[in-house]
Amino acid sequence: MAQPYDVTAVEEKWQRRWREEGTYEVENDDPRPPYYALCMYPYPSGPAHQGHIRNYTFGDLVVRYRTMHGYAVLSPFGFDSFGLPAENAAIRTGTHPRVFTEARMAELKASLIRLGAVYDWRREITSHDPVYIRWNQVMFLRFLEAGLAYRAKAPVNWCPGCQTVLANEQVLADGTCERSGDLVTKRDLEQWFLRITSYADELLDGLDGLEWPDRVKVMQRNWIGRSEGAEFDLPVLGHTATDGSPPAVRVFTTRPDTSFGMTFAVMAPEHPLVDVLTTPEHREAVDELRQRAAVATERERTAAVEEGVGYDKRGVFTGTSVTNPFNGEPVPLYIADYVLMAYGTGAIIGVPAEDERDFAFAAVHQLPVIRTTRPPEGFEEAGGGAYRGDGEKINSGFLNGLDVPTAKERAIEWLETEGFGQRKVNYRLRDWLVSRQRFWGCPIPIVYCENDGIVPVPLDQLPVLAPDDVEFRPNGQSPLSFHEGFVNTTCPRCGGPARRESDTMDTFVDSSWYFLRFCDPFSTDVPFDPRAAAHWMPVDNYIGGIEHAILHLLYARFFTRALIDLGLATGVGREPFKRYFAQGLIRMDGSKMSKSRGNLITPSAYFERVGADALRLFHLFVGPPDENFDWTDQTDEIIEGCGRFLSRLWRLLDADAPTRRGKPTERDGAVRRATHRFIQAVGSDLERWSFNTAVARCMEFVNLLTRDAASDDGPHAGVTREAHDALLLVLAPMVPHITAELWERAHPGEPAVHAQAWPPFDPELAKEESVTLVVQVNGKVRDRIEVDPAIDAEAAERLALAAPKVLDALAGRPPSRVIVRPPNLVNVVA
RNA sequence: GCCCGGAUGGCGGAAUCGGUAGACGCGGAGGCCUCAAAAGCCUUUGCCGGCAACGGCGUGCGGGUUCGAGUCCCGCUCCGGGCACCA
Repeated sequence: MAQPYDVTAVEEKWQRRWREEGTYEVENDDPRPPYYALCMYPYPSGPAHQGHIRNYTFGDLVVRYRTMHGYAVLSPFGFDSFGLPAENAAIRTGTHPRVFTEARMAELKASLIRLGAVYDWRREITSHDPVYIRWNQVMFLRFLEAGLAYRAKAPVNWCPGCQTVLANEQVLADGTCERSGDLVTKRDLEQWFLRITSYADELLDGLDGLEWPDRVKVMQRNWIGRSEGAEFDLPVLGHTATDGSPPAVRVFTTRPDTSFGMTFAVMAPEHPLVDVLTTPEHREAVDELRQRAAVATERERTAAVEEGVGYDKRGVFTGTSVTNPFNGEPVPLYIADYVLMAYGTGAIIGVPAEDERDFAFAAVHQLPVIRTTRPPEGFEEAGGGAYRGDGEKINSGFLNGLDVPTAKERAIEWLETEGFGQRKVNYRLRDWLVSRQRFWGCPIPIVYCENDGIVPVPLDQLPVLAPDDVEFRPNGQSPLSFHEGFVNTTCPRCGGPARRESDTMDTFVDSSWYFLRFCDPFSTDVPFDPRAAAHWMPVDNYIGGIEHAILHLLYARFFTRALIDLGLATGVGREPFKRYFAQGLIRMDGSKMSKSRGNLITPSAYFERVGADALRLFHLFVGPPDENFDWTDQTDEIIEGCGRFLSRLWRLLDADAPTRRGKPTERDGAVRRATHRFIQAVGSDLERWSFNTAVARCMEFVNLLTRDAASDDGPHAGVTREAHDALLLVLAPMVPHITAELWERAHPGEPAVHAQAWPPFDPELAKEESVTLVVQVNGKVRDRIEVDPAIDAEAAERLALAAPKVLDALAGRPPSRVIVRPPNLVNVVA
């Protein structure tokens, strides 16, 4: 499109200047108040796509806006540079992941510079940097020392063809391996875990004070999944343990108040007592179910439910009975795959009257149903089934007559007094499995010695780095595991032969503390100076995609707390991200725009055709920043429209300066008032992240000034200068290049527009001079009258009742009521 | 299944506290400029009826509260997202 200025030349000029002058570099001892603006550091996938552009446009706006408000703004950038795509590319092309990754980083960085986004590049960090790896490993060892890291068996997806563990994402919907096509099974393997569960309560409570979108808080709460209830023993009938006491099956329930309604009990197929408690005549059926459950993937189990595979096939009797401690009654003990070993105790009480799954199970196995809560009137007639609501306790011995919450409390007290069990809180949240059988990640700094077992690599031998002379084979195995030079080592303790851990850490570990390193990426003796971290943290504005709403944000919250508790981040607040903004995603034809879907519209063509400012303006203007938007046939036209707006802006401000001086006319007054209203409105829009309306106001204001410039007696010099300056200052965070250039032309020799203070507005001038009083009759608009904003109720009513259109509508009837809301509205009720 | 969002002109969206529905932009229509085109500028543009003044209808659907509802309440429909046997 034809533009009145050389867009590319102007944009490159300012990009060079910001970079060369280090305009957005900040020191840790900067006397201005600190402000930390951060976009989630990206995985380097190549040149920026529209999602990046959107993200960094918002981030850059915040950086420049806060700087103009007098803050020292920390605006760092880095790369989440470890990860699977680079490894897959290595297998495909033979290129080392480092070479591949660094090429992608350079591309993304070039796009950002071309966008005009500004950072303190001295602080750039990458997760594959040996310095970063070293501190990652130091932290892992500190976690280990403190008992926050441990090694345990975990059921993992195992592909017999590839002889390796697969991530859940690598298992197809039909339960086969995406690479070999073999049926994936479950296997218990030794893996490394971080003990995030010991922070479960704190992670839950901390959410309350955060300025995060509610839906993200809700997602985190559900993910942590705290449930309060009781754990207690069901003594087994007819069995005696080696110490002479009867063995017991321990169960967890959130509804101890329903215990009198227990008519059976169920253990998970993987429960350790299954072997002991299965009688010979039931062994065959039990073994069959256990085998089926062992082979089944999570997906298959879920699919079974969806396809309506009945509970008859999913549960079998063990032949053994257990005693209900509440009434001493024996109930049959089953195993069933709907009970999960990983949650609670792996065993439950079966209360069909108050739980849908138990109800369905009881129906199939012809087990009795005993109600312990009286359902509301008409419940049985409406279909009956399990009733989970509140009501009077019945058939429940000492709990009869109580309501559910009280009965729950009483039941727990009883269990504790009688010694059967106690109050217990359970979480859905599991410990964080951080082992990955991959090459392109941070090596876990551990050695396995025949004599000494698990031995941490001594600090002076860190970082443990993966060797470069590795072979990438398309068999799913990490090249580290068969690299003899890496794996074979000596024990740091006894000097004997030992094997190195060949697993690497989940890349979410890298991203769990990078924001702390950004505060001080310069220190060499500590991961970061805690004083620098305490100065900048918490992040004042964290911007990133909603896809990280659970895992990354939860892990980072956990890690920050753990680092504080380990003494590595003394003085830092426990919540790393004070405010989190989840930007909406860009979709095309109904699905997310992404490289893997092949529906990418790259920004580079727009940089050339309309420029970075127009593309930025488009992303700000097209809709609310937290909502998704669809890239359609029309999108290009909207981007062109944003370019047209910038052309109009250029022509308006680049025209000969007005020369009329002296006493301002009425119209001059109107322009001045509009200017101050404009400053006020855009400021409040930007504060509440309403970027699209902020842009709309700028367009409105340009339209107004264009009309004024074309008026008969010409614009007033002083009034115009004030309006033009306000326009440039307000637009500076949104479209930085054109505003910098126009400001320089209007104010040669003065500091750049981005070094100026955000313009103040005069509240007196920003007030409306007159407002439209809407006059309604019976709620329908009949007239509009321009009135003084300070009009009182009496005067407003008098004006309204005198309006001819009101008299017409009333047709002589007296009004029965008049609602007056000065200065906006009078409603006459006839 | 449960939990969260959302639905407003031909399109993206605005309406911040229950008080003028449709700001701003895109697209469309008409005009100016031009030999012509591009660019630019001006007018107009929710729907229906009417030459017009004007009138009626209108924020996914059905009810309700209110002087007044896009906004609040109840019951649905559809779309998007999260979790998914968590006892």
